[in-house]
Amino acid sequence: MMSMNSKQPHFAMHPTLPEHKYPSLHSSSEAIRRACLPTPPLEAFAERFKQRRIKLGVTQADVGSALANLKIPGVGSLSQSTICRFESLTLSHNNMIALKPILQAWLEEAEGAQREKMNKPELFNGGEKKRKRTSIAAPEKRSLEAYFAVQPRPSSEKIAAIAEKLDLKKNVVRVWFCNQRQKQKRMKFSATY
DNA sequence: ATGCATGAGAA
DNA sequence: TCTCATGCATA
Repeated sequence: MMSMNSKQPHFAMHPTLPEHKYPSLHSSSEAIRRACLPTPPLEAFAERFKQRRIKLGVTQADVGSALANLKIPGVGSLSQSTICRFESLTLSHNNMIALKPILQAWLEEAEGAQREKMNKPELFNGGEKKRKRTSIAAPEKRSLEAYFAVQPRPSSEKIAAIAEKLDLKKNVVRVWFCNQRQKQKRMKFSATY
């Protein structure tokens, strides 16, 4: 049939970077690169992946667990979170590059097996050990964001001071800053504003 | 879909 | 200690 999906300007540039170790003195070139990057075919793949996945009637969680059946050395199952983030491009560029071939392999495998397969639901139980998630209130979050704006990498002492002012555990504050930095490195931001 | 968290590995 | 890939819990 014909494809009615043609909305890709596609500048054919290779998205591959020499996989820099990791910058101990990194500049803000990452932000600049992100802002200038044309449109690597990665975005198109992620979108098509999602469409085809849905067409197969498979959930993000299903994909994650199904990866283990591919028996690819060094590749086990992944969570719903990760599949979701891949589809929405909210992973780091390198992470996207690494996951793409794996998900592509699964997709082709699943589309091929679809015509002769059925489902094999696996329900598991055992239930215990519920981890609890800290919830930082809005006012505190706003303060943290303000601190982050002026100093994304506060010293241990500074973190302790912030923690005390906001009445939060030091570790909670430390992790918050780590996660905040990580978010800045995603391919796409939530951009909810 | 996303917030907070963990753990392995680098520096 | 930090980064980075990843996930449980939850909105």
